[in-house]
Amino acid sequence: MRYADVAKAERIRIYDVARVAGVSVATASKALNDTGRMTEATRTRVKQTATALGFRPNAMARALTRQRSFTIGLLTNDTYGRFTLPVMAGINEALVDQGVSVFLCGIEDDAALGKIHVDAMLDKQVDGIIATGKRIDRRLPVDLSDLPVPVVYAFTEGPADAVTLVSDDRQGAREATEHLLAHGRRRLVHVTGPDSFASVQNRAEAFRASAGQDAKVLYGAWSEAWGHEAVAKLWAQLNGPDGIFCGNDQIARGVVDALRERGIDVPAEVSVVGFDNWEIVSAATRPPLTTIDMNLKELGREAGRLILDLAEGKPVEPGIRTLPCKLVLRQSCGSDRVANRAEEEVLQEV
Amino acid sequence: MRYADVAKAERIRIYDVARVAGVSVATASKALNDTGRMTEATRTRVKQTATALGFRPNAMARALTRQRSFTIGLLTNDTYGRFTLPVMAGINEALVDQGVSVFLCGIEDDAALGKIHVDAMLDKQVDGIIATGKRIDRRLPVDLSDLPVPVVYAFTEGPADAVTLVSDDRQGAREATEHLLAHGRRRLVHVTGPDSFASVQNRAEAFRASAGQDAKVLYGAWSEAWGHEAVAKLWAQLNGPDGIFCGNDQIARGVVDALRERGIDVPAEVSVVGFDNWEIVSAATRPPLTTIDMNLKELGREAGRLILDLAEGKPVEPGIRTLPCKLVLRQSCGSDRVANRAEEEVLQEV
DNA sequence: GTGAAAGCGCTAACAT
DNA sequence: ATGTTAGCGCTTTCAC
Repeated sequence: MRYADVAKAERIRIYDVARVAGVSVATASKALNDTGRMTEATRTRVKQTATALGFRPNAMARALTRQRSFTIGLLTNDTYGRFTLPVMAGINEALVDQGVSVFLCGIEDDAALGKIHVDAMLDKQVDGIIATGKRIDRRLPVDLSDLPVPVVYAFTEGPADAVTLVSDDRQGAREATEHLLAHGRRRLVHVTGPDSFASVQNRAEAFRASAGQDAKVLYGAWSEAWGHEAVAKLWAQLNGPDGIFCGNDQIARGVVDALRERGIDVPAEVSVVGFDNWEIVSAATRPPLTTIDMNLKELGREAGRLILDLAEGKPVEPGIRTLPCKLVLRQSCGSDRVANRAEEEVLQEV
Repeated sequence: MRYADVAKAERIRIYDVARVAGVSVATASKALNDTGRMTEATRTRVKQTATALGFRPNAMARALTRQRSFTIGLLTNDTYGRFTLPVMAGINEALVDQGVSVFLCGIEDDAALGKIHVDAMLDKQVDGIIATGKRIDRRLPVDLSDLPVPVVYAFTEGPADAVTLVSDDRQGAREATEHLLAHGRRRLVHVTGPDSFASVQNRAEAFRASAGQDAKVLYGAWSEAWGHEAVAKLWAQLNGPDGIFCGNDQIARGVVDALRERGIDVPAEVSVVGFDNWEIVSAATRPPLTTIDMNLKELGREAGRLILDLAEGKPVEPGIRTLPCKLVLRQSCGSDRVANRAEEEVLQEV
């Protein structure tokens, strides 16, 4: 049977359920939605017939009357890369149980495309929009204020009075630095990305707060190449560092590779901590990187919950919600024994 | 103004347009959809009023009558990673102009979750479903046959009579191998993934067809570590290869790194070609990898077009459509001059 | 050329 | 406790 035939032949409506169960559509509707009042017997009978007939309500029709589509839009300019992926996974996790589906729209950095997608979402009556991106201190190229639906910003900048979710760069950097200190490292350096990034500045500040205000911070690109270059710079002087906290895993991998090429043992002589926990790089590094995970999936989950609350009209306090990062132990810092001890110490300080 | 107020206050319906334009809703509808017959003047007037009022049709209501939601579902078990990303981008590109939105559903390898998502899509009246995955020779854990909507399989296995899109592993492997040959490499080896993958077998076959039936093929894991190991194996014998075609970029990166560690120059002494063109690894390799791109985005675009045709009831020939890969030149094979010449030769052979 | 009216499938007052 | 009825916002015959 072709799908067209199936479509015509088999889709059964609440009308059918009502008829078979011997009630009116109104009663059927109430029975199935657990609203209204009726004998338990009727309700059960209707539900059973519905199941027996394989009834699935038409979400469009329902949305039309209820003014709620059980659909949300996810807007991102990170063309589904490093950051959006885990965020999306979290959102889906939070929403699937509620029967909410997600429209995904990648808009690059194209304002026109952004507007098209937002309009399309609005036309499709989304209950809310989650905006996400690749940079915590940049806005998407679309104006999402004054929309007729609620908006949650996750890992992208939003207006001051919006509901915004970000990961805690400072706390992440602090954990990384203290992990290094817990390993007995004292000559610490932070090799990170361009200082035009707010994340870079925040992490650098937190690093200095733990490592000492005179601890060195090297700014560069977010690349392995910069990791190599930084090592070259660092070891041009007499006394190289014994602990390096890197702004992302790519830099960290570059650092580790460069160190190995110089015959410097990681983690025996130098400990290295990365940032991002991007498996493809952190796990492939030799030795695998101990790094900071931004808990993006949890951030997505939280965004999902919030947009749901908002959509249901529940009150949600506006403002910036900061979610903690967590340290992921691998082998670039030293023995597990030490590492575990270090983690305990960190925990005690919280 | 809160979004709730905006929602109530500002959403204007076709009824409003009709009233302001001084026509009936029926005429308004026809005017806006370019159907029916009326004076050009009326049509224009209605359209202008619509624009002036900022009218946006309610997609739900429209879907209800037209039995077409302008929505499709994208199902994937590649939790939005390496393969799904570009495919998705292509799909979106093909569909956004048509006003079609995409529900993204990641189902891991969980059959129950898969069913939940498929049901949700069906409830939401999707016009079609595109199934995609991380492996060309494996099925998603859900049965998509006998659905009331059309299905297109892209980069995942489907039933024999389905519309399926795959990339051309053989042709890709052939291009890689001939590129190596064009560089004068004659002692070729193929270092690839587990031979349980159909892709691995097809590529290996194509490699042998070009490199000679006795050319060596080494099977292993899809990892950098395996690349290292393979080099160790290869150089344990006297005469190492001078051209290595790798099954993916991660293996290739491992190979290139291992070669460098042995003091073997890439590309001066050995040329290496990867597979996948996964930027994060191919561009970060030193030297950057010449590799095969599976054109996943184009594959997505094609999937989008096909599902659209199907949704519109246009006839689409079932069967497997094989899309060509393309060689991406970087620096792991030799000079651009040679590389370009090589590409010309390849082109001539097509 | 234009409009009245009947739905699409469902929900929610309001009757009974 | 159950049913009748009036929509949700739009498209589409079918009259006029």
